[in-house]
Amino acid sequence: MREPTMADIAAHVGVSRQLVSIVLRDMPGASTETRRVVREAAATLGYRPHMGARSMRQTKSRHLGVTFAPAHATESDIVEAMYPAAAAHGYSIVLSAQTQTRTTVQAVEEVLGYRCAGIVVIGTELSDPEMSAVVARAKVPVVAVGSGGRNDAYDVVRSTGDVGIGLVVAHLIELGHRRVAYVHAESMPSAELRRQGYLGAIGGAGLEADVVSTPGRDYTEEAGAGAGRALLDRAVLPTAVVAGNDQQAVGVLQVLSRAGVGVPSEVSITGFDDSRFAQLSSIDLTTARQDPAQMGQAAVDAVLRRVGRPTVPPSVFDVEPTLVLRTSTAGPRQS
Amino acid sequence: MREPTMADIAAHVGVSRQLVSIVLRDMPGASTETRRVVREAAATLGYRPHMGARSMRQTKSRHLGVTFAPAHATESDIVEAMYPAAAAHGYSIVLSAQTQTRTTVQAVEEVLGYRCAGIVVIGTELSDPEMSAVVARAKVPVVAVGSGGRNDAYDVVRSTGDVGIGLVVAHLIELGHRRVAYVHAESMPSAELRRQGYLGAIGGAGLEADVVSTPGRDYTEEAGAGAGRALLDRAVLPTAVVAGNDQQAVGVLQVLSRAGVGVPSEVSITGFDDSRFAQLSSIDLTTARQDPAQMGQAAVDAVLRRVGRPTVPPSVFDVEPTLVLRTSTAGPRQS
DNA sequence: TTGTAAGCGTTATCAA
DNA sequence: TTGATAACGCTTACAA
Repeated sequence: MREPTMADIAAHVGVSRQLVSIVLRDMPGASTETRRVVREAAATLGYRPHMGARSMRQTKSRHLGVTFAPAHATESDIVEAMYPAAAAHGYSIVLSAQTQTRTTVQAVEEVLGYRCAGIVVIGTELSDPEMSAVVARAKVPVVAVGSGGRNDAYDVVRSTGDVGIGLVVAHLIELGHRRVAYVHAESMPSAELRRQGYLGAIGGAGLEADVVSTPGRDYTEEAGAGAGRALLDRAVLPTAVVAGNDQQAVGVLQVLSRAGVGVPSEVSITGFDDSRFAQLSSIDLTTARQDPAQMGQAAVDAVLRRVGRPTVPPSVFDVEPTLVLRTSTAGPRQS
Repeated sequence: MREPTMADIAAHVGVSRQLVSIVLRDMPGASTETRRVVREAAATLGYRPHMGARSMRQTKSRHLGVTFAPAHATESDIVEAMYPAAAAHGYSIVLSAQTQTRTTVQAVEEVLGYRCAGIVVIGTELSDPEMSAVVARAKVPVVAVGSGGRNDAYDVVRSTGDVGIGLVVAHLIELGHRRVAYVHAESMPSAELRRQGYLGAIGGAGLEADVVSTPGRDYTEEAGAGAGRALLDRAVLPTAVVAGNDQQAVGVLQVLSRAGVGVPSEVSITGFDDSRFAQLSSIDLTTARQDPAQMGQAAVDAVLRRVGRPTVPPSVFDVEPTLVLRTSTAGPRQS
């Protein structure tokens, strides 16, 4: 029992294959009656277009390749937002996961195998030169979502991490904090911009910077917990801790809470992302919100802007985070 | 600047296209020297196989279609586990997301368009007749992961929700609880089995069942919060609440905590899944753990067992949850 | 409005 | 070990 083809429909109806193709793609060149009959036959035979054959013959692809890490909830949210955004322009999406055993490069190579018109790489761990190397092989426009700076190889859609962290730090300073530490995830490309936002805001207020690095780890609770333990080893705690993302913040929060340090009574803690963790009322984290829907839409817009236009240079699209005030921050302890 | 094809490599090296194909697929029939030269040319030209052309010509597909909901973290974890499992058998994975604007049926149709050898549908909202209808159109083996019962249309890989909830209820009864409520998500197919596990365990202990339904909602914190409010409206609270999953449990937990009800001092709460929420030390939920890696592996095994063997009947593969004891449960309040 | 012919990049079959 | 030829299902250009 073979899958039915256009030829089967044509034979069934008594017209040529090409006419079936015209009808099924809604192209001009077939009578209303023919359309009706062909469509009916397609339905009764259970016809389904063969993507392989289609992509082979079509001059311009109508597919967008998207790579993402399923383990990262934020990236899944961005993916979800991209579906309607792409569909609005008549594009469909080919997904490829980057996992513990699959690098960004492998994921990109896979979608390239489907001859996508453009590629969106979400939250990669790749450095700029590595990304540029990937792009050179791609021959189609590439958009990096999450991190990166202006360059002439690929578009970047990012939230302005510096602005977001700046908002958070300004909020803490306004509350009266003077000793504000920052938890820095060295291995994450997007962390650098956030760190700069911290340094700028702290320096602008004439305060002393205090960066706690978590080398070799990344945006995880474990990294935050490590930073929390490092802070507890000190003679005196800062009055506020700015984490690079929500998960780190949760890790810091848990370590400090378990050690009997009151949050926010003794130490205020902030995150970045406004992930599901931050929204839990038992955590209720003050944070800088990134809107995944906005990022997804921006990514689709960015890649389609350059599809089929090799002369258009890549650009940077900034999405501004917004400050979300919750109960993990308060004025500094009186001591 | 066209993408290079096998013909380009053949011309570059001075051999036939077919030989290039043989070399690139590691098939017998080419000399060592030819292989070396062809591979080298492929690398320098930046050759990448054309999936469309390949899938059109190949008699047997080497692709597995997988549909999942990115919004559901557990499903993403299962997807992640499937990559290495599939790769071990030489299969690669074609992903398709079910989102708020994209049904399971659409997602399945899409992967079918890529002529996959088999399909894995993770955590669908489809009923059994709906799934059977999908399978009838598919013509390749289909595996449903998460819910479903024995049937002759598709395989089912599920965690034994009844066993898992049974473990949880038995634990509560052993702690001394006598009034144990259950939060039931009517709209989720997998919830029914869990409910039966509750009813069985409660009935077996000679206790009275107390099912709180959350009609029209599903496995969300909001559903749990609604159930929590319903409980608070009562004259007397149960001493333990068994939620259908972790997210519901978190919702119940938050509503009760905010109302000043101590957990676990006054009410014990349990979940199902052992998701990231359950593992947060501020939530620290007693729950029944489903191992996503095990589910993913089982799904791949199940679908490959029937690929190319139309006579093998579908089956049910049970993955047993395990009880994870944390601090959201304790003996009942003395009153 | 409809049909004809060609070809996309690959694999499969068979002959050299 | 290698090469010629056909075919997969579809789209495109053009002729009827």
